[in-house]
Amino acid sequence: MGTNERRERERLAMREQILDAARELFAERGYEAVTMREIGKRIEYSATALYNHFEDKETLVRELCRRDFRDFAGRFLEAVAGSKSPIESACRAGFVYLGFAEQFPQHYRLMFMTPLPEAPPEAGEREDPRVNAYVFLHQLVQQLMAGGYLRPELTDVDLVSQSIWSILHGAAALDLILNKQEPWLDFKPRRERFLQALRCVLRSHLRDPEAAEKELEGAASSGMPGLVEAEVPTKTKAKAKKPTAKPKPKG
Amino acid sequence: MGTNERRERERLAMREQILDAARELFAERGYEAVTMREIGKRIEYSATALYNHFEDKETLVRELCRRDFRDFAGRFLEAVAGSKSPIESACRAGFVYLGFAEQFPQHYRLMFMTPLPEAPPEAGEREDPRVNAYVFLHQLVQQLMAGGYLRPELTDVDLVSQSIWSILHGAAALDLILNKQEPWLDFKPRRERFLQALRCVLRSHLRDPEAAEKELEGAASSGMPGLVEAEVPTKTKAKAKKPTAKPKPKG
DNA sequence: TCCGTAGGTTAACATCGTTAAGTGTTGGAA
DNA sequence: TTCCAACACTTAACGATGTTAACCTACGGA
Repeated sequence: MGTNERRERERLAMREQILDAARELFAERGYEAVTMREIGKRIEYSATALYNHFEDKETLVRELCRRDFRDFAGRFLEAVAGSKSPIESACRAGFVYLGFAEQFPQHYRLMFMTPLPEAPPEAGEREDPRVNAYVFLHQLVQQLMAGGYLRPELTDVDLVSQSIWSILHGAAALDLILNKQEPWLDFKPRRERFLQALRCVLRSHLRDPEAAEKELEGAASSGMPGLVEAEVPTKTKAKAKKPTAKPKPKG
Repeated sequence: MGTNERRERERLAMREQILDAARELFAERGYEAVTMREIGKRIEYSATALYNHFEDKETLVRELCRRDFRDFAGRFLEAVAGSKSPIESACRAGFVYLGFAEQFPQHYRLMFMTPLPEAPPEAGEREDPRVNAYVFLHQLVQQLMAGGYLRPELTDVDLVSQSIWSILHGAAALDLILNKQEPWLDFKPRRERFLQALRCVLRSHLRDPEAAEKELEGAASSGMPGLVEAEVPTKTKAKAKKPTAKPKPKG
């Protein structure tokens, strides 16, 4: 009979519940501040029940990051679908990157600013742009280079990719470093700084930055696409509100 | 008699000892991983003795950051002394920033990547470039703007300062995010990426980037000034090796 | 009918930051 | 000289943390 299958399904569902609860809590207060007991309480289990599904707290957050990296990568492909030039793709991708950091700052912090061991994508997935956002960026840079859009002395695809990434990350991270208004510093509005960061990317890498910047300004004035959704990113959207009934939680 | 003065001196020395021990330990393993008991043990005191000198762990690390921010700011003024143009100053300052991040990565992490509450400089010091590195940067940007070196549409000193800072921070931080060699990613050597980041700063902000880049390449090929010292930054250099004899540690 | 296993529980451990209470030294007043 | 209050430290202890051990219990298969 299908009992084994059902059990496996329940096990998977439990994993999802744990991950979703952890994601919400981490997004609220950050990795260190959230306790295993809290995660358990949120889904009405004891803290130790989590250890049936994850080796320890670090493994749990690693798995969480792995999934959110996938989700992150997926956003880019979605965003550039139907764009008319690599330049337009680049602008859209930039908005997606910074928009993600703006919408989910704690997640961005968890994924890109926490000293955790990186959760590198698994073997088969390493070269799939739907899974690894760096691969997406790498391919985009390749397109730009092949199309002759880049400055002629820029010949190293990885160096350019990493240069672009670091500019975007800098803009995103500065926001999290200086989140609260410091009185001694006239901290410019986020959108203004983000736009400036994108201008820097274009200006410092493109052969003809002026044209691209026009495109950027146009996209920006129409509201910065890529900044749409409002809740914590989650892969398991279906059973959102009511957690699935647990199998006899208390004997 | 001078007993009060002596006591005050001893108290100050104890504070320095604690801060130095904490700095070394934080630099080795990061803020969260270091315990108060370890800091105490390192200077042969009990953990609770630290609470006579600092309210709690967070206050301790805040004071540490406050001092290291001062030290950090001081490096810039030192580096640009005697430079012949604002452009040269900018290049040197860029090397100092990235050099600091390269030499003291854990300190950079502590100062710029840890969610701690910022330790903003004290009232009287906020506008002194010897104390606040942002003020130094701000003044440098002002010089560049006044000298007509910046692109004409760049009129907001703070926006430009923050744009430059975020590019440098991005380069420095990417290094700490991806410290270990990821097999799925051809991570370019640090120097190469740092140089590229500085090129981006120049290209995207200067009216005549070509000339400045020549200056940059020259400075870079002569070994990137600003990357000289080798140990953890510390303000109390005198009594380095032997800790001052403690007043009767055990009765 | 019985048993092993899967998946949960509570109790307990070591360690963390931190507080309370106790101890010994010391400079100055009586 | 004697006493006391302040100081700088100690040990003991508290509550909270991540994690492990021991136990429980439902249930599918022999």
